[in-house]
Amino acid sequence: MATIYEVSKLAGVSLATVSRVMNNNANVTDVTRKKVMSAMAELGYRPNSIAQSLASNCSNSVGLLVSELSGPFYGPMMGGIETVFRAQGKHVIIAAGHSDQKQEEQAIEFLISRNCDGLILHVEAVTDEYLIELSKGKTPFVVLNRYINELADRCIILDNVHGGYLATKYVLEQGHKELAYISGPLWKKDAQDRLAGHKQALREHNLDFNEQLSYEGNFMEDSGAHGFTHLYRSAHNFTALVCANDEMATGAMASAREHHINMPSQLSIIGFDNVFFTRHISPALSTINYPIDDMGKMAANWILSKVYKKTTPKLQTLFEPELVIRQSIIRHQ
Amino acid sequence: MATIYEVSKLAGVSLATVSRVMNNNANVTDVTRKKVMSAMAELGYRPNSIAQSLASNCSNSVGLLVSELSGPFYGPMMGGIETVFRAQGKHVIIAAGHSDQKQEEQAIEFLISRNCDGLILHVEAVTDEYLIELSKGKTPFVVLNRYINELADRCIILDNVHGGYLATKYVLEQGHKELAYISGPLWKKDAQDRLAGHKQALREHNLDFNEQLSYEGNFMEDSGAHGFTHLYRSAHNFTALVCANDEMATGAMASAREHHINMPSQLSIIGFDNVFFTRHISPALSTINYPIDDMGKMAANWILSKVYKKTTPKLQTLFEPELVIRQSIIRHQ
DNA sequence: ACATAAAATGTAAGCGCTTACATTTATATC
DNA sequence: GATATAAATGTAAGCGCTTACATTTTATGT
Repeated sequence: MATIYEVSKLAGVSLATVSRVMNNNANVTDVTRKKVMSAMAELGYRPNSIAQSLASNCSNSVGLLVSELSGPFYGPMMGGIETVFRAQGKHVIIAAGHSDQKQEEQAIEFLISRNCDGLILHVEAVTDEYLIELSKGKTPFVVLNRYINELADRCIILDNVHGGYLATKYVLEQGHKELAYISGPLWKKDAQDRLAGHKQALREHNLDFNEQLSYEGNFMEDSGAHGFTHLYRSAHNFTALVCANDEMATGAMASAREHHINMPSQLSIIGFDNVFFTRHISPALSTINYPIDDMGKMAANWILSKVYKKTTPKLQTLFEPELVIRQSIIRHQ
Repeated sequence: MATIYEVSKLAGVSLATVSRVMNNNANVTDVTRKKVMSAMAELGYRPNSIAQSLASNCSNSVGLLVSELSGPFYGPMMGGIETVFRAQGKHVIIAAGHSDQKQEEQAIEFLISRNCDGLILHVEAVTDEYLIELSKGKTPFVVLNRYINELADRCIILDNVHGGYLATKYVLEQGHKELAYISGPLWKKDAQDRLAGHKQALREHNLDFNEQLSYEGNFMEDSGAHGFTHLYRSAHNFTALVCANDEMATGAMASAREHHINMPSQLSIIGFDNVFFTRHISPALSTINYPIDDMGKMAANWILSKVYKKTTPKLQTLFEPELVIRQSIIRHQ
């Protein structure tokens, strides 16, 4: 591999000049620039980015930590992020935390020791305190999908309360009066918020939230199935089921089907996230859209702006959910 | 950030010694090792991996190029790969090629200029010749899901012929005699192979492949829907539909439903890949399992073995598909 | 044409490590 | 205890760049 030195010799200029044309900042005559460029071309020169990083103290890489590399939620997020960065010549180093505190902390350590210029964190298990402490370090980071008061300006989140509200409001507007609810794990902020939105919608329709008609799941498919079974056993009389995410809605639907309940005629159901397979299941699941790809892009732009001082589209931290109407909810008279 | 120099001063030893304990290769007395270790701990020292890379000419990073970061197929693959690498302290730099020749080539360039020690390539648009040429360069790579004769030992593939055979054989064994087939784009090797397997199974059952009952799709959902409509219009008399992947099967099912065809009672259907949402759709889709996560892990192991000279589980390039029976195929008498 | 300021280029010192080689220290042999 | 040998440690060069500063060239004004 040719080095900058060989280029400079071939072009008959100094190292510094070659470096200058590479980073095309400084003032270089057109004629010398040409000379250098053609020398580069002739040698098939490619700058060694490691050396660049060491000398400039900037690795041009950003770390991305997600819970899982697979799954319907993270794919679009990563896609959005990669698109933004590659257009800017930054690369993304990826790690998975598996929703485990130890693993998440290790991954962050790993990414930092890899000299990432910035981090995009989608973490669930790590404590707020840890992140606040981390924010005092020298590696800037942005947090996706989690709100921490002290770090508010770097938390990119969805308005979950409003999303929860929209879902339930729609169900109520379709004439349902007896709603069951399967929540996420209530130690998670987003689960709390979605539930809060649900309650708010109920209140507006002068309905009370009924503990008997609710179940605390864990955002995974199985818990949706368990939740449905539990609710079905303890109280038959609900006509609609609101789930705090699509996975649990899917599980609930499977379970309902096992109980020979027809959907949507006997039971209406709504999810949350608008994960891509919601339109494949039948009946196609009505849900709340979570613009996770846009939020990923915004996170990338945040880094671009704060770390690399690039001008970017206006930064935004709060995103709005939207109702997606499909076939799983029908009018109840 | 503390440097190796400060550690060496605190520990009262030379740079080289500190380096030695870091790379714990050379012979260092236990007592000096202790001294160095505690100095490191005291300073909260973390090696600068960029400097390590420059000095050692090894970046400990491997490039991963996939078509898309999202989608049901790549997630598990990336997950498998990341798991293997992080356990070894290697990191993965990720890029997406979007099945576009230019973008794929650019991404490869990018990854190489990023000093990746090795590459895992899942490319579709780039030519065989390009890859053969690339193999003469100094960055080793392994190819996932694509077979190139000249590069046979570094192509990790599924036995698609056998997979196609298994799917059709199963359908035939269920008593179906009139099968329709929706293939992938036939310029792709895997699409050809799956079709070849299909034909082989037909032959064994003394049935002819009927051009009228086949349609060339493009592996995307829409083409499955178009395919079904086309087949349905031109020939009503098939009782089972074999699709070259799950996406197209899903599209075909949606289209069939629009034509008020009940599945599986009126039409049996089988897919290929065992993408995770196949069990969510109804009827749950019978399909052929594609162990893409294991294949990803194998690719990672290939790199570990060839590039980093680590001992790994035995390398394997050919993976076997397996029939996954669900509800979308019923017995035809 | 000459002094002066501005622009272009060159020089050389790092960035934080690894590693070949040199030197010192410990261990074994007689 | 002197010598040969092996083990531990130190010295210093260099990995391929960037960049402050020094120097040379060019443009500007009179």
